[in-house]
This record gives sequence, structure tokens and C-alpha cells, in this order.
Amino acid sequence: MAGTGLPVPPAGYFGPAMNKLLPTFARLRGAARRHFGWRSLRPGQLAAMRALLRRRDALVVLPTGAGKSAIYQVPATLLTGPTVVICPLLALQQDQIAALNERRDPRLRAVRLSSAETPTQREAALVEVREGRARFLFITPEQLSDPGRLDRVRALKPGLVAVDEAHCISTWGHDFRPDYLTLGHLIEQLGRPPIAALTATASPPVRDDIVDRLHLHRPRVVIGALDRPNLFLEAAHCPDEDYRWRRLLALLDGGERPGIVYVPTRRAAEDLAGRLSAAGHPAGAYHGGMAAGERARRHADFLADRVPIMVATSAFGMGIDKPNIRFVAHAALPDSPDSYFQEIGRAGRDGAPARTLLLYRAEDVGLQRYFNAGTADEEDLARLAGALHAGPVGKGELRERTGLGARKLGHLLGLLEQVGAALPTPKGRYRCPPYAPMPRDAARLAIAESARYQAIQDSRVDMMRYHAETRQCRAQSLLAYFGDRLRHRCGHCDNCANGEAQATPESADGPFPVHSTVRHAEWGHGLVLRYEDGERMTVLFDKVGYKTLSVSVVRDQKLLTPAPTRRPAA
DNA sequence: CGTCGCAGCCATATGGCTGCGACGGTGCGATATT
Repeated sequence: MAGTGLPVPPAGYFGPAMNKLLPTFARLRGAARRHFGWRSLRPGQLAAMRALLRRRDALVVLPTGAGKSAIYQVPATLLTGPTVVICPLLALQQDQIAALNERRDPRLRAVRLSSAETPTQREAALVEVREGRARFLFITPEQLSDPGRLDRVRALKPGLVAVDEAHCISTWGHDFRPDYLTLGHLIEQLGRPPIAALTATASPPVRDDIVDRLHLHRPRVVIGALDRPNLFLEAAHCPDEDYRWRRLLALLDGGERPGIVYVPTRRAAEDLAGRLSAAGHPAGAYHGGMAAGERARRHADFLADRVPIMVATSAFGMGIDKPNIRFVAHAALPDSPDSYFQEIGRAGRDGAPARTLLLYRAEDVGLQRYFNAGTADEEDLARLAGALHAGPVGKGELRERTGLGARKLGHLLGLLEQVGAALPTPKGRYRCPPYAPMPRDAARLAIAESARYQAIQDSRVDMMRYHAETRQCRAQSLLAYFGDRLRHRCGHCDNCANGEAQATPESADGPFPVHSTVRHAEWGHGLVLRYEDGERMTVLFDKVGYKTLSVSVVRDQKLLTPAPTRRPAA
């Protein structure tokens, strides 16, 4: 309770009648203490909790280990009605449920609805929540998008919805797990309780995407400090594969353990783990293609320090809350600074020094471009848009009528919804909204939308490469990407260490202030993110994503004009 | 978009080139088979 000046009543002091009279902060502190044993809460946590308690939405971007879960768990004990936690991975749900139930506090009991439970178990979970014996219901977006299940959850009258790993809405919703895109509609069907959207990493467009997709209403936004002074940031261009291998060995010869080496493909994970082990650096492999049991075992082995080096694809990530990771290396260019930042963020959580090393080749870009390539077909889209004209229709019937697979159908419906040609109904079906474009036009618009999304994804690859190649202070470069500004050189990156990093004083700014909104004749509105060396500027455009422009060309040809800010950056 | 492996070819006998096709991430849930 440091620094509040408020007296803290003893446990058990709070009766229902008292709750209305007590200041919000005191109620939250009391609940944190009674149910979790926490003696203090951080200002950011408190601000978000208070918003939720007052039935306002919150968007929280805080690093793992900064007490994100507390932000929904503490208000959950004070609000009427259970809390629904939407969480993307079953393993992650398992961990969180175990942590809550270990406390053996009836006010914190958690259950879940997933494919891992039998129908009988699912029924029992719902009954437990309905009868007030469980407080938290964990669920995936896929489960919630089943109309029958949605009805059952709505009947529980949830008092709060927490969306964990909320950045998944933006990174997975568009194609990989389309049910993420409809979460906003689904939560509205739950009676629209306040929403807590939580994530460790979200650049400005991802934050906007979360707010839009979840239909957050004037959320309380809490963003933690991004700079991690104990992480040494290093990147090296590799002219060939042999150089890449030797640089990696040089890092491992330093002897720091444990660590993670990220690779872009499953095969590379297995191959590199084998090569490293043969070279005297025992390493395990991890990727999404392995059997679930094997994955769980390897994950546990790494957490328990039985495997010192894990060579993994991006599948190895969410849920790794291990304090003592001493290095994170990237054996190829990641798909975006978002992924990169999240992955290196797993190092040095204990605050002790940790190294990060990015080894990239220009050839790495090709693979990421391939991953970004869209698959939407105009004929499929037109047929689907036509099928919607017949009236509200379920996904099963749409599959039959159009011959599309479940996954592709979800992706295309998402696209049509974005161009105003499809609308989810409360009953979990889809219909054609009033004034919808004709099927042929809808298909064309959807293709354009798909291309726009792809361009933005590609621009994120460009930004990743740009970051890898920069001779600027790397922390400044990364933080600028996330819409933050580090005013001094970081002193913990290779460029600062070898004296190459040029300072970016205020005077180096160009014609438009950093974080101001500008307009380009063709690319539309954009957000000025940074200036580098007074020569180049990076702008994030709605239509085409990130662009790096020459300041002198912008000046001479008057490429940009100031535009009114549409929404506060944070 | 780029790499890898393989078949086929060449000039001259085993090694190297070329062209072609396959492959490449993230996970939920439902279904079919042991």
C-alpha cells in the first residue's frame, strides 16, 4: 500500500453495503490483499482496474510479468456476475486456471469450456459458474462462436470479459483464426459487459485494430515502458549461410544459458538443433508440427532447465514466462518488429543482463513474403456474397452451397464483412446487410481489402529489415516503431556500443512533428513515426502500411500535408 | 520469393550444370479410426 496515504481496513471489513461507499481504489486494494495477498498495486494496474470496476473498457499493453492478469482478476472478485476469459491457447488456459485454483479461494475458482473436456465436463463447468461456485470461465473464440454455446454463456450474465493476448485479434484474425475477427460481435451478444483487452506487445495500428474489432468504447489505455535496458540488442547481416552459422556459434561459445534460437521453418528447427548438439551445444527442437504430448514435454524440459538451448519456430512463445533466459537469437529475419520484440522480450525477465542477436540475410525476406501471400479468389467471394443474399444463413449451409472449406469460408466471410457485404447475426448466422454491394462488386472490394492487408503485412517485413540494417540506436528504432520515443541513446545496443549510433536530437526533426497525422495524395492518412539522420522519415499509412520517405523529397515535392488527428495515439 | 532435391543431360566416366516441381508458420475443433 505504498504511498497511498489511505488507511487499509482489516480483511473481512467489506460488506456489500459498504462497497458503494468506499473509494474505488480502496476496494481494489482490499480485494488484491484479501484474495491474492498482494500488498500493493502499480499505478497502471490500478487505473485499468478502476475503469473496469466502473464498467468502462480497458486496453492494457504491459510486459509479461508486470501483473496483467491481476488487472481483470481483482475487479472480477468485486463485480456482479462471472468473468469470461477469452484466451487463445489451451495450454495457456491450463496454466492460468491452475494458478487461480491453487489459491483454494472460492471467489477465484476457474473452469473452462474447450474441446479438451467431454460434454459432461462442459455441462458441469457451466453449472458451477451458474451456481456461483466458479468465478472465471475460460473459453476460446472458436467455442464462443458456436451459437448454442454463446446462448449458454450469455445466460450466465457475465460481469466482465477479459481478452488475453489481444494482439491475436490483429495477427491471427484476418486469416489464421477468423473467429477472432467476430469477437466484438460475440461479446455484444453476451450483454456487453466491460472488456479488458490485454497484451504484451501492440504497435499503434495493432492497438487501433484491437479497439475496432472488439468495439471498445473509449477504453482506458494503459501502456507500460517498452525499453528493456538489461537486453543487449545486436544484429548482423550475413552474406552467406556459413557466416550465419559461425556467428551463432560465437554467441553460444559465450556459454550463457538457457536461451532460445528462433528459426523460420520446422525443418530448420530440427536440423539446427541436431547440428548444434553435434557441435557440442546440446539443443532441443520445438515447432507446431510435433505431437501435443511431445511439445508439452519439451516445453517443460526447457522451463526446468533440462534443455539449455531451444531451437524453435514462432510456435514457441506465448506462455513462456521463464525468468532466467540469457539469450534470444534469431537465425533469420522475423515477419515483423512486433514478433521480434515479443520474442526478444522473453530474455532477461529477471532483470539480469541478457543478449539478443538477429542474424539476417536478404534472402530471408522471400519466405515472409510467401507467408503473407493472400489466397482469396474473386469467384469464391462472388459466390459467397451471392449465397448471403438469400437471407440469414449458417456457416454449415454456406459451406454446402459454395463448396468452400471451413477455414477458407471463415477467411472470406471476414473479408466480406470488412467491405460491408456480410454481417453476423445474433444467432451465429450471416446475412447481407442493407445497402450491401452486389456480389460482383463485393468480391472486387474484398480482393482490394485483401491486397491492402497484404501490403501492410509486407510493409511490416520491410520495417523489420529496416530495423535490422539501421545504424541508428536500436532501442530508439524499435520504440519509434511502437509509437514511443526514447530521447537518449539507449547504450545497450551494438550501434551505441561501437559508437556508430547517431543521436537523433529534436533539431533533426523534419517538417511534421513526430506522432502527428499527415496526408498523402495516394496513400491517404498516415502517422509520422520518426526521422533518421534528418534525411529519412518513416510514416505509417492506413492504406499501404509503413513507408520510409526522403525528407528532402517530401519537402520539395510537397508530398505530405498536415491532417487533423483522428484518434489520440494512446 | 527463394531454397532444396532430384532427374536428366553433357562431355567423356564422375562431376557439374540446368530445369523443374515441391515446399515453406502460428491452433482451434470436429471427425474418424484404434
